[in-house]
Amino acid sequence: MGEPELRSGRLADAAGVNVQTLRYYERRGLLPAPRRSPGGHRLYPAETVTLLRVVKAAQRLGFTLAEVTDLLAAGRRDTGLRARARDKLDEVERRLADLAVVRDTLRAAVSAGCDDLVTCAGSPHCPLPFTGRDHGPATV
Amino acid sequence: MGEPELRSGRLADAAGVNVQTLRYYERRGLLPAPRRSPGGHRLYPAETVTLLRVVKAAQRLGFTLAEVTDLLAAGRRDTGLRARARDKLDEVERRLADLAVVRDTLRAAVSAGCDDLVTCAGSPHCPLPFTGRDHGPATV
DNA sequence: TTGCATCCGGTACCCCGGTACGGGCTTACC
DNA sequence: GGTAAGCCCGTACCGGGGTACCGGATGCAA
Repeated sequence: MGEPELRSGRLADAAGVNVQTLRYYERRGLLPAPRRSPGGHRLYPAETVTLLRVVKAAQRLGFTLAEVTDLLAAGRRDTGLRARARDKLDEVERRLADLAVVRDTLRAAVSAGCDDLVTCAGSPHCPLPFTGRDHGPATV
Repeated sequence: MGEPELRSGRLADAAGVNVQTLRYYERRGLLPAPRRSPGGHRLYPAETVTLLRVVKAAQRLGFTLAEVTDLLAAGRRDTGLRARARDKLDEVERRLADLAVVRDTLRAAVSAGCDDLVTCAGSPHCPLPFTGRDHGPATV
């Protein structure tokens, strides 16, 4: 029955993460400090693999480590994941829209045949958005 | 006729950039070292404003400063902008696709009502992508 | 019990794109 | 010719997300 405990190397392998990264996460308060062997080696409960996968999943969803930390802590106390996910969804949708503009612009640039940035910038047919409004902090 | 030359502050204002950033770009080889006044102040030709706008435009298109540097240097010699823009376009399209997945996942998470990450990760209805393949360096 | 893999902590370093600070010199204007 | 704004350079720092190296201690198996 006893869930086997893992030392850092095994955990890192299992989660597809660098051993250093585990210590880094622990320092950041993202991973709880695990039990130690008498000699001081970290002994992680097996479910930490899941926890790490959750972290990585959240990162892929565009959350920063700070946000993930927060999200996990929030989950341990009250709720709020859905609200945050909704916020993140808005953010992602904005990024999608921006990126679509970028894509269209690049397409235009490719088909317009500008072959030198600076020269092209001067001519009127140039599709590049030099006057670009800054929408938000340059996409993390 | 004489195009007026600008000192760093004016140029920075005109281009919507910090003065420090100008020096930073110069250090990085992104801006050519400008002429100097007898007292050592930088005197930029007026078209540097355009150059900076180009840089910012390229950044918005997803190019890193290193890539922009490259792009400008390439433009000065031979051509190749279009080819690079095509490559970047592919990249952007991949990112769009990834981000669309993220969006869908977030939507699913929101409507599935998982309210705690770790708990949710265990249950079978959880839509979060824990097994996610790593596609590329985590979105700049 | 010995030998080797693994892990420890601390510290330093990496990339990226800037930004801030401090002491001192120019420039511009009155 | 004074004064204030602007600029000089060097250096250090920010945030984000790690990675690398070190000498020494541990774990485990033969």
